[in-house]
Amino acid sequence: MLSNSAALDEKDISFSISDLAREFGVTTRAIRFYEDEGLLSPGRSGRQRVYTSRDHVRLKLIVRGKRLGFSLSEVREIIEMYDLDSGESGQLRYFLEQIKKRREALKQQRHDIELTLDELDSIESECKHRLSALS
Amino acid sequence: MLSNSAALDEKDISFSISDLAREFGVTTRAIRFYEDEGLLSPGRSGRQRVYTSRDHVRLKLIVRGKRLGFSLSEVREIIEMYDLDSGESGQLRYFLEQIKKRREALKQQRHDIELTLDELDSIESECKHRLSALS
DNA sequence: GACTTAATTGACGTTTACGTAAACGGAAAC
DNA sequence: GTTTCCGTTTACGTAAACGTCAATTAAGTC
Repeated sequence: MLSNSAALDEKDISFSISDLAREFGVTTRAIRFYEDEGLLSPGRSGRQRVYTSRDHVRLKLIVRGKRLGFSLSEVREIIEMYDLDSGESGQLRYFLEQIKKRREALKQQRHDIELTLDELDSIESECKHRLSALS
Repeated sequence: MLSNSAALDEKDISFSISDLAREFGVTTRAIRFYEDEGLLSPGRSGRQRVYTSRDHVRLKLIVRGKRLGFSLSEVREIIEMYDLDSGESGQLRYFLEQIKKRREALKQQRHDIELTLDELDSIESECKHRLSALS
């Protein structure tokens, strides 16, 4: 079964702390900090941290969340949505609520971005207009 | 001249600090802080601050920028783009550079938002699927 | 096996963006 | 005329998110 062995392979990928730091453009200090905050949970080989592909995914979510201006605790909430370990219906309904709120916030952000992009456009053309008037 | 008098009217609108606080959902403390940081520059009537429509616009930019996760100094940079007081060509070229960078960053953010929204969609449907399996 | 290099741990420092408390000033309501 | 409400000023406090530094250790390299 090819796909199965490929899946196994993927699970077996591991990363050092500097691998991750390089790939995502964050410092090792930050990565350890995220661990302190419970966002990452690497294994150990001796004293050295060994990160799995699960950590890799989580770190990707962290940096993306940061780019969107989310705090680490907001990022934590988002990450927790990805681990749907609970099958209880109350929990599931709660999650659906959270998802709804996140989506609304993200759409607000997207709207803010559109507004800002439009304004940048008009500032830019004003700028270019003045430039051409100078020559 | 109707349009002219309308323009004059607009310029004459003024706001108290609590007007602005209510409208934008920020504290008066925050508004004074923005003034300390040079982002707002209200007039005075005795000791009391009087905000013009210019301050109103700026505060709108500030809260929008905050929603997008920008720091106050980033917001300052954006605001400065709006006051094109300099007509020098070097300055104008510099502004065009800044505008380009901002636009790239905003587009990256928008992309991050699309990714996250898509993922929320699939988490949601997984969630709903499990819910229906419970009943 | 000395040297260098990468990683860890712990502790303290720093910046940003306000919050909070105290003490005071005017003005409006009763 | 005093209570009440805004607003102001000054100053100290604080939470978040790391940075920085020092001491230690482990792992390769020559």
